[in-house]
Amino acid sequence: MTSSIFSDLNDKQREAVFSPDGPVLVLAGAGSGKTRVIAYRIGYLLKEKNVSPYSILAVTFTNKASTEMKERVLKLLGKDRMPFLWIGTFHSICARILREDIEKLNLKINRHFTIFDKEDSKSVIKKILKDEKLGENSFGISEISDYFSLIKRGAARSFPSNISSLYSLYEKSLVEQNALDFDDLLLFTVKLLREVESIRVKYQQRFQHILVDEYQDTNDVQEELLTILAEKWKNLFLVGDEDQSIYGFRGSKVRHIVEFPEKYSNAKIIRLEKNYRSFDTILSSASALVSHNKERLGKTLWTDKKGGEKIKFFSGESDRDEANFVADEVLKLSSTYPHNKIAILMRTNSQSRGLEETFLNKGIPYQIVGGIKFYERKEVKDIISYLRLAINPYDRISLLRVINTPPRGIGKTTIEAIEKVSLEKNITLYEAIVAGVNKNLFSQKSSQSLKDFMKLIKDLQFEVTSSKPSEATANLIEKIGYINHLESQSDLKKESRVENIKELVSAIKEFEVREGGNLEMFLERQSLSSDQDELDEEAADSVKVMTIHSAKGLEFPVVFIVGLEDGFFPHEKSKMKAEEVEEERRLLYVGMTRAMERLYFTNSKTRYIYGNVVIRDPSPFLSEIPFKNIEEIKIANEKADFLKLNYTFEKHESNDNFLRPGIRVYHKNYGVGIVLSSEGSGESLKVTVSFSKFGRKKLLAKMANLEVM
DNA sequence: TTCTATAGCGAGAAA
DNA sequence: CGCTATAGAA
Repeated sequence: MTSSIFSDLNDKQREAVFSPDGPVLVLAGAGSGKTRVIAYRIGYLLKEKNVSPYSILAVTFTNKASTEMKERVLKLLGKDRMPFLWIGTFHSICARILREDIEKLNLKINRHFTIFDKEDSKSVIKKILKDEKLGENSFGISEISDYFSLIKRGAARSFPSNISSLYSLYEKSLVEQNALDFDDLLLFTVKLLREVESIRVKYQQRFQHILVDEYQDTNDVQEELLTILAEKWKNLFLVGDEDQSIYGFRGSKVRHIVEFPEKYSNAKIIRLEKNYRSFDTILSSASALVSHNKERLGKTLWTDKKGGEKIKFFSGESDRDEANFVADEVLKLSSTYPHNKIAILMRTNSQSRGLEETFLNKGIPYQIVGGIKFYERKEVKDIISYLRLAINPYDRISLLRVINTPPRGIGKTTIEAIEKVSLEKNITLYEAIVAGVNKNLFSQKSSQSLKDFMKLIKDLQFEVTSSKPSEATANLIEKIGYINHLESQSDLKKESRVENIKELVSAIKEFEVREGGNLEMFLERQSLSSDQDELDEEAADSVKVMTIHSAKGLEFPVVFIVGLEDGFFPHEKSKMKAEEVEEERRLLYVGMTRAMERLYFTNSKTRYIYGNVVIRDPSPFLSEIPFKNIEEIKIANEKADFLKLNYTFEKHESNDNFLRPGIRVYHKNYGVGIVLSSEGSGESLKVTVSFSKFGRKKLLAKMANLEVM
């Protein structure tokens, strides 16, 4: 019935790929070939069902995944029919729709809108707090920003009324700046489709087939978008795995998967349970772990790859000890596994610092993936802000960022004067600058600087349309003397900052050569780029260091999961809610299932946190993994006993009675507290202290330098 | 206006 | 411990 290109699929995969029209839900376990299933489904639709590429929409989770998907389909089909196929992330698809039609919403936002990232959004909020003189607000800026995101996702239960008044100011500010934040991209697209019939009909007609990867990480707004788009044809092909849902904090809901069959009564459901990635030891350990979750549909993954090595577990005395073990093990492995086959996965970005130091010391090349992204670096963002400004002159955040960077004599006083004029006359900052200069509202010196700055931006605006973006950017950097500016700083990182600036110009150049894109397209790509887009797979032979979130969808022959401690797995901030603990468990599951051949677990008994040594207990999740699958690694005369460590935890009466319960003590960072209990003795004496300002802490007496008061 | 020193605060994950 | 906001000097 079908051509041979589909012959390398298993029965279940074929069933999915060849499904008749209508809603299809593919419950695809880790490593079960789901990306391939989507690619082949597209191939099948195009080749066997003669569906036009113009009628297909495929949604992936990252840009990297969409590039890979395009390549796979390309291999199946050849080049000529590709240009019409829409493949992208939710955000990039929405941006594309909005760039075409947002003006139909009559919101005073035009198609040249800027996409604000989290940092930009926070700058807007900071500005509002300052203008409204709400500096003493009891909420942090991040907290407010998160509230706003909740509101936009329709998920804010209740929030303080003083915040709700800020929200409308925030919204107003974005509109005035012709800017959208990440949530707006989704929200405005839904709004556009809902409210403007002609556009809704246009896309509903067009997208006869919609395919979605990583469906378990879809939030309510994305779900609604899919519902609207698929309304006419109802050909939704969704692929997901509830056990890998790890973006609850971004609003994703496992519920969407569970409720899909109720929503579409004729939905076809297919399970892909054969895992092609990992050895059985790894797979069954991961399955055992996740089986402790209540909120799941349940799957039974299996593999042909029987056996395999046990998971190696190392427990260090300190975080440095842990990092040394990882580094030494990487070196030992290097005869069998090149560095780029190895990934170090962490719960939080801050854990990378210690690893970096150790790798640097031992001369192990590494690449940090994610964390502070290339485009989020201060110096890169400075230049990006100039470029944004050239495209969208209403973008105040960018204007304020660059108006005196590098310093050109436009200080705080002048900027405040400009803002005052802008506010009073209800005009843009530019108009305010012009008006102020004309009316001699600023000092002679400031006036001249402002005139020069205005000319600089005008020239740039012209240049980005008349010459190549990379050339315009290089010219700009030259003109403002940005390299000199960086080099004149007493900054330890100045060399890498200069490098980053050069890399930015190269990135723009590459974009214009490879994709023929203009500056506006580059900026959009840039603002929607994801962690994984920075992953440099083959180029450098380097160990990849990243969070588990960033590792989603990837696989590596060797995986180290570090910091398996209570407080990281589950994270301190998730411990209180059962559903969040389940998500933490899924997170570890995702981490484990990235491993193909070898898996390492490491943790440490003590760790520096804010520069203080803190005692750490092993992750409770460790005890949910079959003991027979774990091999404990001891080094030299270490006597860390896995069983004792995880299941009993010995308690001793204290013989160091100067720190006995009830004693008042002083700690240099935590202040005054009262000793509640102690365990161990001598070198390993640990005391639990209740600090009046910081709550209960367990400290290693040797390191804590407690003073008895 | 700009530069520098330091106090004070803080890091959960990310398009 | 590391970053950043801010105060104070130049």
